Amino acid sequence: MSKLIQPPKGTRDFLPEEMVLRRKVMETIRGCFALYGFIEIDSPVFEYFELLSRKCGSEIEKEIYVFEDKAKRKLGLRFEFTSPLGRYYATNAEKLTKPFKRYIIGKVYRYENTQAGRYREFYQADADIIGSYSMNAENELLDLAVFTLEKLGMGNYEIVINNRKILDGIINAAGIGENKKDAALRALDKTAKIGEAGVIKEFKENGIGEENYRSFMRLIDLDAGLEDSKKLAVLKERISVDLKDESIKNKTNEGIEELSSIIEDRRNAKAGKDPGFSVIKFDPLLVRGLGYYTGPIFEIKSKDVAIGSFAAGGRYDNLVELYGVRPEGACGISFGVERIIDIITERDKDILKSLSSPIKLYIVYLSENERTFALKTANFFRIKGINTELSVSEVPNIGKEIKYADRKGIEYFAVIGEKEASEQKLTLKNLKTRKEIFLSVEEAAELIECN
RNA sequence: GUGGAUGUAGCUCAGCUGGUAGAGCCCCGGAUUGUGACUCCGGUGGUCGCAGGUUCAAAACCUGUCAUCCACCCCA
Repeated sequence: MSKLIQPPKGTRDFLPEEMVLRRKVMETIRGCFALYGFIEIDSPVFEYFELLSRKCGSEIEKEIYVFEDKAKRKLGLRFEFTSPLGRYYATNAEKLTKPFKRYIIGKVYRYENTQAGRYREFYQADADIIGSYSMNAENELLDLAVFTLEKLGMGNYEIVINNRKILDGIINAAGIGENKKDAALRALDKTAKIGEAGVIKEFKENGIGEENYRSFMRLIDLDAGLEDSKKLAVLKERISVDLKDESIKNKTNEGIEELSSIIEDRRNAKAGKDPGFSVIKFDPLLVRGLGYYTGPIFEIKSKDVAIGSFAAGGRYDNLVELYGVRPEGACGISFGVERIIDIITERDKDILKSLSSPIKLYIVYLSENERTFALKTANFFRIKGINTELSVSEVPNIGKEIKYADRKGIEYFAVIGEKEASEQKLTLKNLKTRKEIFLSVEEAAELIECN
């Protein structure tokens, strides 16, 4: 394909049949957000670069699309919704009712190399709560996630949780200094990928000793057979022995309490047939973006399709004060719409074909003599709320029109010829069953509506 | 930003040690002027990703570049 007619790297065109699924997924998410009492907002696709880059690491900063406007303002495309949310909240705090529960679905941009499930322009759907320090907020988000994923038919997935406070405590107990913390966490996060030797190597490259790694691992070496709540209890005991600094110890215990409370809540939710409990898992090696998280963090991954996590989030209690307003507890969850769509498509390769067209009826009339009746008929269906396409062919050819309608996935096909017009009726054909009947316009509407 | 693989028709792909491009599917027209399939007949469609270079001659060889995929990095 020539360069000019190819969409820019990492961006894509969507065909009409793909849009049906995309719309369905986004509407499902939107509906679930609303069911949980979140309200929709919108904010600009671009913000001042300085605002976007404020709390993200240098790695992320490289991924921001930057540009200058004609007045030389330095702007950037949003790469996620959290810092724009902080800005939005600070700007409008006086007008918002708190706790502020909002959602936003929109495109975000990241300048990074493309891969399967990784694009430069993609949709994210975020739900956040600002104004609560309680774990009830986390629980609401996780409940929302479980509910939404069921609705979407995501198959098997796993919610992995951890807590930044716990990580900080263990890092400290393992003798890793504050200045080496980020490097250590980044390496530890990769354990599953690069293995023990790999992590130790990375530790050394960053001037952290193997013994630090060993003591970190000793602290989180928990019997895999234990329930998460028991694991946390064991961890708490070890921390109380190994941590000398009282304030860090308290912080860490706080983190442990928080996770225990979340797990407990999920267990209780299970009574209401919530599958979330069985899929939630404490993982002391989960790290996530080092930017602004301050408490519980979580990540949701498919167990059916290897594509990285498709949703993630956590608590970021010190976000809004960055923008000069009174501190508020806050946490949020973000769904990767494209990844969700990729997983759905991967699990059911025929899904695009099985989704029906938003257009329900196709009308063809055979000559100008029938045009008036055809127009009236189309209008009748449209008033009834039935999406109707009226043929615009110059020379009507039923065979061709049927093929056209069928290819577009339209289920009903109405023919208006001399006979139909004179009797003010329709020949209505169901393109799936291939059966056709002669009936009145009202009867046809009823038939289509109850289908 | 780093490393690897790939790039030929709308799609899936063939194309030998260099000799100037093919198949299947799709699409269009007809057999069939009020009915989708099948069949048959006919037809459209390619600056071989792009730009240079080597050569009498390049889809093929060399260099660069762009894109896709994979692995890093990082992440939805």
